[in-house]
Amino acid sequence: MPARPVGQTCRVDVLADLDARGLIHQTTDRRALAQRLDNGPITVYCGFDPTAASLHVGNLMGLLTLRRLQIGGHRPIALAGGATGMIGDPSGRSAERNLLDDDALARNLEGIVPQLRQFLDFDDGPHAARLLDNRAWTVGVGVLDFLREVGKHVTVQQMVGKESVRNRLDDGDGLSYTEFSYMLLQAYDYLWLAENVECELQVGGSDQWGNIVLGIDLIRRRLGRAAHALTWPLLARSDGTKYGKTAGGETLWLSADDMSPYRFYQAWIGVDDADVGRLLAQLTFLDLDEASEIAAAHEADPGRREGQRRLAAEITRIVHGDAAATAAAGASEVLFGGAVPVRQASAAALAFVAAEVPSGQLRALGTSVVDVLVDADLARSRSEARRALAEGSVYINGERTSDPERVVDADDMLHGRYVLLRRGKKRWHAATAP
RNA sequence: GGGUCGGUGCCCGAGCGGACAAAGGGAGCGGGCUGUAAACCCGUCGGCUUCGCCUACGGAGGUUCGAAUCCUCCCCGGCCCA
Repeated sequence: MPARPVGQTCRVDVLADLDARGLIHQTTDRRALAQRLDNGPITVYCGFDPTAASLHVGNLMGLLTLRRLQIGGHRPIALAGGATGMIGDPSGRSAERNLLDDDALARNLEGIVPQLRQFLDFDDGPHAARLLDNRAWTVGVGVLDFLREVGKHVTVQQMVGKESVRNRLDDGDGLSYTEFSYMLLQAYDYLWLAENVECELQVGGSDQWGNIVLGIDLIRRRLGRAAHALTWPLLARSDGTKYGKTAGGETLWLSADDMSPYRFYQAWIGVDDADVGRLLAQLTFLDLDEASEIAAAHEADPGRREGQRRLAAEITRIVHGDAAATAAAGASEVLFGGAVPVRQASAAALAFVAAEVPSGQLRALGTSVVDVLVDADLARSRSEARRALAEGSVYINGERTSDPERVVDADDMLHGRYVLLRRGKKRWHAATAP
């Protein structure tokens, strides 16, 4: 759900905007690129390999960048890597990937394609986005033709020089010939797109630079044309660790099936103060002025967490839509706002919360807390549940409970229907009456 | 292929016949402080029918009242030689 009305475009200096948002890591000749962008609509692509059944925040950067370019009057192509996904990109990886089998690949593609559609405007018009799958122009190509038409134009020198390959070789992990060839396929994609749909710009994360540039070289040799590259810095925390994961190392999936909007929202609520300003600029469609205003206000009084709230609201809205974002924020308010004790929450508020938070059905009234905690996935074993109780980290309907003999029964069911369990500061579970 | 050193709980790493579910650190999980933060302090960190029992120290056997610790064979990794 694009934050801006679909179809709307405006002529702004996209490049300057991207730069100001901290979204440019490297570009090919900046002046030439700026000039080309200024000259009129350009076709730009970004690739997404179906490595999983859902995209994650790492991919969001690409989608948002394409969208920003589209808003800026250009034509985006979201490229699903039906072919490249069969090979596996060694970039940024220390170990060889496992090949995906056909079924997994098909499933992943099925999951990803609708997500790719969601962020761009595909309606007719001069700036309409396109969704392509590189399998379309790759399956039919024979090895011999490929070697003659692509391989011949790339030297091993060039390939071995790439950082992604270097890293693998130096680490001693090595890499297979298959993964080594990945960059050729990506270069071929760019060539194909340049030749057949006049694509002139490829964007990607900074780890894609080498692959993109190889494509540019190939295009120059085969077509005698110039092509451009633009990369953004990989999403990282202020402490340098990779983003795209929660503090616990959980991947931030874009699909609601893999990560509920509530959890997604919560992940952004937990962002470091130091990262708020940058993320507002990089991951939302807020005007830069507004983003920096929010960031400044946040810095003045970080305790209010206004920055995190706004960031979470915006990103959740972009990914899951208005309704889901509002619901996630609302549920968070009930659980963490502290305005109303859980026990006194209205039936409506509880129903609302229960819909957002992980939930399940109580196996029976009179079940011991220990079992309830395990069933609710708030403890991995009964031992852990007992420990949690002893540590004083378990709350039933907001009241700390430490008695392992305690049972959950009818008296605990708020409005006759729910019991709200909490483990630690922020793990909640709503259990419904059996 | 020969030699040698080693494989310990989520990770690193002590232990080298009983006092060992196994030191110490890290991660994780909690509690306190706080802002659903950072830092810091504290606790916890195999499982269970939890004052006790079961399963665990690469695998399989064996010695012993008793083994992570000793022996045999096997598997895997580092280094050296070929």
